[in-house]
Amino acid sequence: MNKRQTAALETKRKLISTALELLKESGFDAINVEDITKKAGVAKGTFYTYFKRKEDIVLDISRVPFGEIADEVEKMAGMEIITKLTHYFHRFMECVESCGINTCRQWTKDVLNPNNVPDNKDGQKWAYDFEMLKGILENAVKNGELKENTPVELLTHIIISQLYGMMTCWCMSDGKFEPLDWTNKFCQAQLEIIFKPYITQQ
Amino acid sequence: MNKRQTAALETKRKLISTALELLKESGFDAINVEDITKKAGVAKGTFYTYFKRKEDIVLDISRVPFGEIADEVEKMAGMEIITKLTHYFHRFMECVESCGINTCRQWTKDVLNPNNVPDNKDGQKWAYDFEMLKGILENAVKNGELKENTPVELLTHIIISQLYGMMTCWCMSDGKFEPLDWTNKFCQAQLEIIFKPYITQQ
Amino acid sequence: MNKRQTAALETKRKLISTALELLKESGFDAINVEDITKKAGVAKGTFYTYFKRKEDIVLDISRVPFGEIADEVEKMAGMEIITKLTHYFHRFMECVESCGINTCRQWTKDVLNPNNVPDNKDGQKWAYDFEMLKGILENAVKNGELKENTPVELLTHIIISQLYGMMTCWCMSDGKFEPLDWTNKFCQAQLEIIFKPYITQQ
Amino acid sequence: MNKRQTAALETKRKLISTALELLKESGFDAINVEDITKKAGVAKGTFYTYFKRKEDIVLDISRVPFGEIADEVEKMAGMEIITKLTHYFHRFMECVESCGINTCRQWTKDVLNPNNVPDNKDGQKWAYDFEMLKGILENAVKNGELKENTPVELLTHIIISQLYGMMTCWCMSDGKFEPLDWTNKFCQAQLEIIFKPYITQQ
DNA sequence: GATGAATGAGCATTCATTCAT
DNA sequence: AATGAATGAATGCTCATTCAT
Repeated sequence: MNKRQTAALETKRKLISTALELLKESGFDAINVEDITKKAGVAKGTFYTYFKRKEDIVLDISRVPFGEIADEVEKMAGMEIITKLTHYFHRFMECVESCGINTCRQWTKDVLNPNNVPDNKDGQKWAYDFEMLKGILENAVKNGELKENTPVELLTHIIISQLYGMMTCWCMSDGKFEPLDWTNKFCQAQLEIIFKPYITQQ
Repeated sequence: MNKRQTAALETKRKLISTALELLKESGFDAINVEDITKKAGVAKGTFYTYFKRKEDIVLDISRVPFGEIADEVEKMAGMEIITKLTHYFHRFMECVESCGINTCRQWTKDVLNPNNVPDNKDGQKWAYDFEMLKGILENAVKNGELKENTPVELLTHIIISQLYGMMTCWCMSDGKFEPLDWTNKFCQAQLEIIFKPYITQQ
Repeated sequence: MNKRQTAALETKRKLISTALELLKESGFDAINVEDITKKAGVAKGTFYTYFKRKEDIVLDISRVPFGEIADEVEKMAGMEIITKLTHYFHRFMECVESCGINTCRQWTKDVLNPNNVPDNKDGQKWAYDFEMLKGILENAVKNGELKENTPVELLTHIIISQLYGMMTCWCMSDGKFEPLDWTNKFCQAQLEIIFKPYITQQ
Repeated sequence: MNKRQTAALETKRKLISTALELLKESGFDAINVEDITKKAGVAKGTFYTYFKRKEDIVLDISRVPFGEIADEVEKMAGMEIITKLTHYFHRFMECVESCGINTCRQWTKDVLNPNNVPDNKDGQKWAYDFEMLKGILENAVKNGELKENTPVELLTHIIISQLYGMMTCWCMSDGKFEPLDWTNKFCQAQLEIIFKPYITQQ
């Protein structure tokens, strides 16, 4: 990577982090491209060197924190399933909170709305989160920690819904409902109850 | 109520039902006030006789179907708590689906975003749904169906999150995740597990 | 005048005084007909029973206070010309101030702008004020107080300009220039100088 | 200044001169931004590259002609005070007339109305004109042409009022009162009378 | 790669005025 | 005389996007 490429990458990073900062303060619709570029210290046109459309930056915003989770999941290999999930949920919600309520609102909306984003791949974020969680459960079955007859698909759907529901309650209660807090409560109170029927006695 | 008042009410109703129709077809941002009024057969300005801002019509759209649930809950007095909740969730999600995926997306967004809606009362829809469900559980405690030590608040939060999560998965998977279907599966598979510890042996 | 006529007159008066109140607070463009009628406690349509166009109310607003001056001028018959003018100017500017800076701004603008007011009679207010002052000076010539060769027309123009200029300075300085105060100073310092060449030695 | 910057400046100039042309024909409210841009041969949005709000162009319109006066005043250094003032008033009113009656109306109104123009600096035009005239008189005192005890502040206020009054009579008489003409008459007939008490016998 | 002037479609909202009741 | 629902023209302003430099 030569100097120019490094500078370009740095410009892109600067744009993404600036956009995230602004998104935390106000809604996506309330931000315009000029706000982002001005704060990032580049010209308006530069934005379009890196992003085809204004919305394209939103997925990139969440890619960084959520990318870290994937790495961590690998390292959790030896943990018990409940601990693993508790950790995953906790980290997931930390990322959600770090992205801010407005970014969260945006996920549900336009970014994933195929009417607005022509080349959207069927709700990328949803599919990504779903597969990640499903993988964790499937591994547990393979490892013999969960019974063969565990309804992986069903549990994945229910748990993903739960997580997304926490996010949505946060958005709809306008911040009153604190998702990380309630996620932890959910893990403590419910996770064992839900998984008990499927955990093998080792 | 005289003739003029009746006509006015009818105009408002027409606007709401027309807006719902259009909202089912496309996103809220893709609809403009003129679309609504033209289809409703009134002048553009008439919209503003009934709604202060464009967004104001969204909450009114859902008020009718959700209003019906409240009535039904009363009639479910004699049912067992699991049956009652199953019925409530089923009806809730029917209403959600009947409002369409775009209306659902809008709930998470501007309507409840206080930056956009100055006189928004702390996420009306969330508070309304929360209280409705909490009331059902509290009644069950009073009736002796659920134990005194049932963590009503916790369960209400968890279940509301679950419902909202179904909605959100629907939006984020762009319709692939069918919320009514998965709600029913959730009720069948999980409700008993979740409530078992708190149901009294009568 | 029967009861109905009295009530109608009262309604009109109420509208005028309410409009004046509102005009003192904000500019004419910032007020709408509904503001006036709502505050006056009548329906929007009622406004149009008394005024053909929104602007029509502005001239009526000033008609009452300025009407009083005309009456007073008659009573000043015996005074010396300088005293008379000083009194007239003082009263004139009192009326101007009582109408408020925004009403004053409006006089210069739309009300007298024939593009906006089709049946405007060539600047009614200007003509009215001009004739009033000219009459005072002509009388003084008739009475022998001012010489026959007094350039009545010229002096009238100059003095009217002075008065209107005080108004305009008020508007353009956004209230910093106090017209009544400066009018008084003008009378004390300049009136005698201006009229000295034309006053007869009696 | 490179080519692009030159082109940009030219665009701004074109907008200002076009706006002035249109303002001479009709009132400010009767003109819309599209009228200006269409006639200037640029896109609607380009207007907003140079002016934040529609009204902002009005002050710029008068900046050019009045700017010239400032330069001329310097060159009048050697003249007698009466000649100097006569010249100044003449040029002032020429500028006023060249800006047109509608621009003149607008000065009294929105441009200087702080309700409409948030960053208005206390009636810029008034302050600017006032300081210019005061400077002329102060210089005359310094030069010994006017006595030390000349009430500079008072005379400045009175004369500025007179000039503004001429403008206002023009507006309120809807063009019947010709300001340049009457300004000249005022200078011939009154200026000597007003200043006589303060001019030193050299 | 970076710039920033130019574009122009797009739209919510206002509000004076009308008129059937 | 009073009402107030309905009207619909009118427009300032935004802003994503382009492209010549």
